[in-house]
Amino acid sequence: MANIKEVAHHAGVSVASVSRVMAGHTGVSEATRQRVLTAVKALDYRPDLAARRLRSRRTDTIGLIVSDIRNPFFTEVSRAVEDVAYQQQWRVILCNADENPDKEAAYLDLMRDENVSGVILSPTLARLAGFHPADYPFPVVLIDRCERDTTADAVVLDNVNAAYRLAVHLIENGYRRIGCLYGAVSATGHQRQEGYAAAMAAHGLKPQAIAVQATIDQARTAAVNLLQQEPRPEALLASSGLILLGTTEALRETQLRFPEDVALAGFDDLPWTRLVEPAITVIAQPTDDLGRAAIHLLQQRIAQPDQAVRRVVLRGELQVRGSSARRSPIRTGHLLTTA
Amino acid sequence: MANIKEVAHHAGVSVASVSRVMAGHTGVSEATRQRVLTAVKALDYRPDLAARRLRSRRTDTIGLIVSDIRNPFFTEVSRAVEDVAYQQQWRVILCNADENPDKEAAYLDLMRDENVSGVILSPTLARLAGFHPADYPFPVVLIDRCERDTTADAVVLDNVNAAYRLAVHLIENGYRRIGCLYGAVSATGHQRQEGYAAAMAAHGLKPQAIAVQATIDQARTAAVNLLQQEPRPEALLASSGLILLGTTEALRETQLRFPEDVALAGFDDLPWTRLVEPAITVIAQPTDDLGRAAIHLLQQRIAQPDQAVRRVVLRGELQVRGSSARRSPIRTGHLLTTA
DNA sequence: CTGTTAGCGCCTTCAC
DNA sequence: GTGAAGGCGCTAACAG
Repeated sequence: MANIKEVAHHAGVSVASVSRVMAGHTGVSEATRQRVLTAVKALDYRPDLAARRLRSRRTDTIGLIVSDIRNPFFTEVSRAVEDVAYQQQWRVILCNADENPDKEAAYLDLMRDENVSGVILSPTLARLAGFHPADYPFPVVLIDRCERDTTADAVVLDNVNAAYRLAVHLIENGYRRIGCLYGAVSATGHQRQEGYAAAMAAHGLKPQAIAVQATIDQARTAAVNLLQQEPRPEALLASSGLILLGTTEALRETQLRFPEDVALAGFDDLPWTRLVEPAITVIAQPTDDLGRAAIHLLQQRIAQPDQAVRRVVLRGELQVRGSSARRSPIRTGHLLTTA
Repeated sequence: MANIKEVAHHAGVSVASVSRVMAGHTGVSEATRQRVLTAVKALDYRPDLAARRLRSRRTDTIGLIVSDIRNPFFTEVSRAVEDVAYQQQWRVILCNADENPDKEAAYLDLMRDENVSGVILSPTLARLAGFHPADYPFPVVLIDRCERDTTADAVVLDNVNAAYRLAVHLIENGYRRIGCLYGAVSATGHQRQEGYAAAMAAHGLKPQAIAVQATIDQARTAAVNLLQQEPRPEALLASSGLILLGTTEALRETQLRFPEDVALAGFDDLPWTRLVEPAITVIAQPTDDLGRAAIHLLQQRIAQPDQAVRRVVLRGELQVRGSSARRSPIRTGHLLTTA
């Protein structure tokens, strides 16, 4: 591979001119520009990124650390981030913490080694043990999961409110004993449980919330347990797509039908929720907007490190479907009326 | 951040010694080693990767270009690749071609700029227009999709055979008019269609294969069309998880039940295939093994660039479920017998 | 507008 | 076993 020196030689100019042309700087005569471009083409020259990064001390690379890449929610977000980044000539290093705080910490270290310009992170834990964004030499934007008092830019769903609306929807459709399965460790899980509990309290109902690990299998096991209790819950609310999937598996396993035996509602509008019969009532999350907002926030923070901390809160959309149909379907015409 | 010079100064040794210790070279006295390590810890020194890469001309980075990150199949594979890579201190740059050949080409270029050690690629097209692995300065391992005559290392499913077995299963369960929806552009789609056609031919049946774009929406539309033809197919075979999902949506849309009205079978053993009722018969793909095999192949190729081209063929596993139950359920006891 | 030059931080001969 | 020095390819002053 040709280097900048050879290109300069070939074009009959100095390396500085080549560098300037490659960087798109102004203040280069059109004549030189053309000679350089011709030489670049002739030699198939591509600037060496390692050298450029060493010299400029910039990587134009961001780290994206998601807590679980197999969770379709994060897949969608990753895609959005990646899409925007590459369009702007940025690189993305994707890391999957697998809901493991140690892995997460290791990746944050790695990001420091890589000298990334910034990191988008969905923390595995609610309270990040010893993690302070300020400890790292790069800005961090949190996504999806974030305590209210975090001092970092963040893009999150209105978790409490969304869960509140979802619970109220079930209550208004005639359900009273509503159980909630929520992610035990993430801030998101806690906030959604909170919204659920608030809705129950507001209607004088006793909440029954079970903390589970956010995996399909753990959720299924917990749901089966819950469903075998007496009296059985009349409805279940799941705080994430994976938990909802596990809960639905539990209903199959226990041969219970929804909504006749137990109503069902949850988070994440994934394709499969419309495939089961009846389809499942969910809060749809704007994954695309979330990803876009995160990278924009990060880029602005990189450009202006000292601007005020910002927090973007996106609204989840309630999608009412058959799994939460009125308990006593007196007026079916109202089945699709949102609460 | 401290650099190697400061560490050397702090430890009272030369930069060469620090470099040697950091690289784990032998031929350094224990005394020097300890002094260096102490200084490293004291200054929280971390070698600058850009400098190291510039100097050593190695990046210890691989590119992973998947054709569609939203396809759970690729998500799983990515996770496996990433897992193995990071354990061995390699970096992974994940790129999502979004089934767009232009994006794929752009990413391959990018990989060259990044000077990656190698690339794992699932090509978007069956016949890579103008793509020759030899054109790139790094080795390429193909995954999932690959023509038989490709001159690159590859890890693929036994697509023809798997589709053959799936079709035979349907035939043996009494279905005759079996339609096939297969991915139009990928080698995988073609190969699976081929296996299906062979099975049909072997049983004296007329194949009816429809090429579709490998997205949920396109598959649904095509399936609805197919289902409205007269006579209606008795069974449908979908060549990928996304196509299977779209096909299932089509059955919902047209109010047809499976297997009573139309039997159903496809590829990819995703959680949702067990949630719908009845569950769907599929070929399960060993995604984890596929990812692991790919990165191992790549690492061996990097270590020995001139070894013979290798091709790992993995076997898909037929999971028989209710969606393809015998047409005339005479002996229900045989429902779970694989063909 | 253009060229010369001094490093960015590290690895790696080559002497000692 | 250790240190001195050159250079990987590029950018950014600075001088002209």
